[in-house]
Amino acid sequence: MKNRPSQKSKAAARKGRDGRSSTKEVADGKISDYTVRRLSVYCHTLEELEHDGMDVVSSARLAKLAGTNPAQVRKDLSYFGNFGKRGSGYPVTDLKSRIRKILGIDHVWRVVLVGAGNLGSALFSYKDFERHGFQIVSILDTDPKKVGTKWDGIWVSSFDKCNKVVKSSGAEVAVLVTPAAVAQDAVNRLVDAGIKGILNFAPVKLEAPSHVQVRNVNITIELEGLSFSMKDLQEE
Amino acid sequence: MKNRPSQKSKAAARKGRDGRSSTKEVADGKISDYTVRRLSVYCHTLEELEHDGMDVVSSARLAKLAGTNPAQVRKDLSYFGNFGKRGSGYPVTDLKSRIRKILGIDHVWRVVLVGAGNLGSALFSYKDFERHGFQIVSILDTDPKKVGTKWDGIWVSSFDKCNKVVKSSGAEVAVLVTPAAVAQDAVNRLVDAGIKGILNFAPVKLEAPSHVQVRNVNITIELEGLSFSMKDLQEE
DNA sequence: CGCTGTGAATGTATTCACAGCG
DNA sequence: CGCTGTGAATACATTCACAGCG
Repeated sequence: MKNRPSQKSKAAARKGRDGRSSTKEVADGKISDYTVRRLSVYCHTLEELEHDGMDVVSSARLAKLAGTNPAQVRKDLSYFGNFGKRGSGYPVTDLKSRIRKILGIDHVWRVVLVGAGNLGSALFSYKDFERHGFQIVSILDTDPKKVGTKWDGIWVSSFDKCNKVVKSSGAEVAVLVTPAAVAQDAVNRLVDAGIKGILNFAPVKLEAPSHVQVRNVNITIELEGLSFSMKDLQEE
Repeated sequence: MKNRPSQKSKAAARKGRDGRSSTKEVADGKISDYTVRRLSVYCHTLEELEHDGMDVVSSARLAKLAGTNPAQVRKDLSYFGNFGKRGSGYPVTDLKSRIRKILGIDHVWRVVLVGAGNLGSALFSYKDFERHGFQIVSILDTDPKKVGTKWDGIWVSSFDKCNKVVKSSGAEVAVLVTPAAVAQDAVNRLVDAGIKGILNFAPVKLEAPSHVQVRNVNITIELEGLSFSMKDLQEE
């Protein structure tokens, strides 16, 4: 939640690679996390529209499918450039690529999976990641029974070799699915090894230097939020 | 994200169960999702403080541990009552119970796990839920190879028997971990069976009647958000 | 005093409404 | 015309700052 401090974005050097500097593709100000999340949703929606053979989509239609409203769609997109055509709408395939570029998923991120337990195994076999630009290139665990086994062509390495494995596999992102008690330790080692971003599933607040991005997923918090809204409703 | 429409809360019938109507425990206005998420974090923090033998905590200390600021802590809590003592702070154990009550986790929610695949199995064995008031009481899947097996004492039942299983197990909440293609179908059946809340891991926008709460967890969106902030940083 | 509880002030996000282009 | 792009208006969330109680 309180991932806002990381949201600096600093009006990144924007002179345009060429002379014209026409479409920006990088926002001039700070972009909120809300906007970024919606961009993800637009991207997935556009993939479906593309699959259905649609060429063009209006903000109204995209909003409907993505679960928001037309003004929000136009505003979100306008932070990054003028992608639409007045009178008709947005070109589906083009907009999708532009959003992928904005999100930074126009290239593959190499991912190290840290923790080969139940959840790690589930995430590993969740092939949707790969389709979206995240490729698991190495797996680390401390359990000697797991180390040395091979998952779909990828060796599970000992966490002791963290530094070596991260560097040789070229991983930039870590998906952290260790027990809470060892999570901070693992983070320290991953940071030393040069990891640039961490998706954390352990239910602890992690400390990391500001050049390393951390994002948390906490399923218990989601369930508790659901509980609150259910309780809420029952009392009306 | 756009789970806001469900956030009505309607100044719930607040006359006080008894005459005095002293501490509210239910807010008079709408409570934002942000506040609810922070309450979860406070709750987890308080559990740790309690475990460490702390009796009382100030908003400053709680804020530090929970990753926010003192004014936010006081404001969040003040929506629901006056739980603190001026000059000293908040009583740890008492505040924890009150927050649990606010979140609706002062009693056990019975959960049906829908989908016995990899992720389902990971969530099943994630014992943290149980500690936080969510007990898996039944498991459904369509795969004949899984149906009829027993997980730690709980039978995996055929999804065909959804209605019967949900009712006989008394499940009120569903954790949905089916493939995206069948998720909406499953939701329809679950709603018919009387489910009141759904935690959805399938990457699709689900339709459900307004008396059924739906909350989404989409790991791809989290990774894409991480990608955005990493890209962002590299360009500075 | 110290720390809570809370109106008032500020900062952000969303929505409106319309000018302007294809 | 229809739909985008965007300043201006509104709604919402956070932070300030201080009165008031233990």
